[in-house]
Amino acid sequence: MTKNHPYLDEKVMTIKIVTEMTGLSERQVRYYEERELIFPKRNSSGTRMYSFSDIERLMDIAEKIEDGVRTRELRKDLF
Amino acid sequence: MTKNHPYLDEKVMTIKIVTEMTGLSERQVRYYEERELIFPKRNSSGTRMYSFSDIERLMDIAEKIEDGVRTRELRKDLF
DNA sequence: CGTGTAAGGAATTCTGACACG
DNA sequence: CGTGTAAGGAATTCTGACACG
Repeated sequence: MTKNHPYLDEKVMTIKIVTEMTGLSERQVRYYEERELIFPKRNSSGTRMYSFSDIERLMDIAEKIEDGVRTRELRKDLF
Repeated sequence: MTKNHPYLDEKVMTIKIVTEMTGLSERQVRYYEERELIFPKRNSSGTRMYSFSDIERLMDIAEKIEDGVRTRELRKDLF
């Protein structure tokens, strides 16, 4: 799954475009970060910046959550 | 030069990240659009959204301008 | 636990214009 | 011609909190 993709990991999107692309709410996106499931960067002003990888990961997370999986469990799977 | 690249043409970045990635000023980026050299999309609020392709094109434009080429000439080369 | 919302402040973006040349 | 800037408004993002459960 590790594609050799130049722009995939560049953190260039603000949360708004992320919610539009994933269909999730800002609240959900920030919460998944709080649960350490995604790791956006912060620009000089503190605004969260996301990559296309983050978008993909968010959609994956959302699907799992819908299936009843808890964030704690998803966090574990990172290791 | 037409790479088969999934995220290359997605208009997902605001002008701020564009200026950071290209080193250009907002004024320059907007002016090149006025001269019809780049074509960002607008989100529902009117904010300009750019793609990685736009970033590459902007750097190319900037280089030409520095070399003394006029925007009028660059515009012509699009056809 | 996961998500919605109101609250207030800080940072972003936009347009049209004046400036220099 | 190409770019800087001040001006004012509109939209964005952030945090911490209360709510439900």
